[in-house]
Amino acid sequence: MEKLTERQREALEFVARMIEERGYPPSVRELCEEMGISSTRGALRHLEALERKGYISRASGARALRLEERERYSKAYLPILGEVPAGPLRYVFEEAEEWISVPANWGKEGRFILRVRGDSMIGDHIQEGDLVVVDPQLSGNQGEIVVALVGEEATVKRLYRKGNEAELRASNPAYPPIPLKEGGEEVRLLGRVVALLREKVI
Amino acid sequence: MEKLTERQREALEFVARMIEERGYPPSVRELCEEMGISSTRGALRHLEALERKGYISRASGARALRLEERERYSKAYLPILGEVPAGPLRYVFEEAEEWISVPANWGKEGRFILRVRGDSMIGDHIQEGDLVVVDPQLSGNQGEIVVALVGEEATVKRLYRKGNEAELRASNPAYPPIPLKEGGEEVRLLGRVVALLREKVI
DNA sequence: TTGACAGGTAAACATTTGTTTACTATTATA
DNA sequence: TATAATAGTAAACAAATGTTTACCTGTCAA
Repeated sequence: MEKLTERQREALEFVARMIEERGYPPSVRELCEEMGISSTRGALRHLEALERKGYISRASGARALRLEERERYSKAYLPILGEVPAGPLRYVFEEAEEWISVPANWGKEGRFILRVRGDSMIGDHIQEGDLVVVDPQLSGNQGEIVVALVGEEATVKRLYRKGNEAELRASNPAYPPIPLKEGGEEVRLLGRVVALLREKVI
Repeated sequence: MEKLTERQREALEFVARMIEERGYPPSVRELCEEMGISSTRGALRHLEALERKGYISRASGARALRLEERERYSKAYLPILGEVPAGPLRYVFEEAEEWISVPANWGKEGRFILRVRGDSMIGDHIQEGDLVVVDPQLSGNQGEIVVALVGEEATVKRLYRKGNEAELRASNPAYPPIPLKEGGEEVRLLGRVVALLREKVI
């Protein structure tokens, strides 16, 4: 895809923002005002360039603009992480293969989704295959359901504290608690489970 | 939500389709042509009605139409029914007060969402407050989790058949099975539970 | 140095588009 | 039956909008 100049990118972002937030595209004169251009000719040139380079398509008529590469990101989309995020959480999103739409108010900055493996949290009615929405947090409160990286594996557990000590407890008694910040394996808290999706109820 | 007349619904569907497929809203005259109306006044009346009833919002300017939030991405929005649908399921949608976005592939025609009350399906890890997505069906297969109207109350249960007889079973042994099509209360099948949302994991 | 290109100003123009006025017919409803 | 709401026709009008012409200013690579 042919590269855009800085001004052209500004124009594209404005068009995309208006469609996303307002629901319909801007007029040429609205684009003028946004970009501080006094003549419609200047703004029209940007639209022509965007069309020529394949970023938008235009038809005759008012506001007849359409984004070609539909990058209308919705805040209600979250990534499903196939691999457990090993590096900094910042790069999680670029590696995500699958995205899923969720109720709009679930979609906060930085959140992601993990698929639950195993039945260690069956006591809290979180079963194998469920998708849990994770809100990234470096620490957790007493009793919260969290996602932690134990060794190289992500696991969903409840967090319990006792003085300076803390541990992760399954709600299935078949699994032993995992001590936090103790001599054992390295444990890193990824975040808190805030919601859940079950794709197939059988 | 106030009901639409048939013509108003036609108009709304055209507006939504143009935004969805073409990327920007239709002009009044395009709406005229679509609906076979010779005067712009006639089409404008429909838009005014849609705005008054809260289905769209309008601003000054060409094609300045926007679908209200619940109408956007219509395929991925489902209504949460506060009251149990007593009448024909067809009218369920116009009475719904609350709508929620769901993963796009969950949003099939006619589906709706019910909030689970009680713990009768706790054995299947469906707990109080969970939102179940219901696919309307008049009959169900052996062992499926269904929603049925027992008397005036909607209930989530598993459907079991034995020859000509059938019954609804809770997965919590504390609840007795409910016979279907027997001398007891009238039971009507609303549909099958296909997915689940848990808004708050505590 | 020159030419291509992005970016811009200014003004006029053509068209689309929304809005309004006035009047008629149909349908649902109290 | 009376009344309101809905639906429509026709025509004119005002505003918004896209398009075009003509000319200017930089930047950058051949």
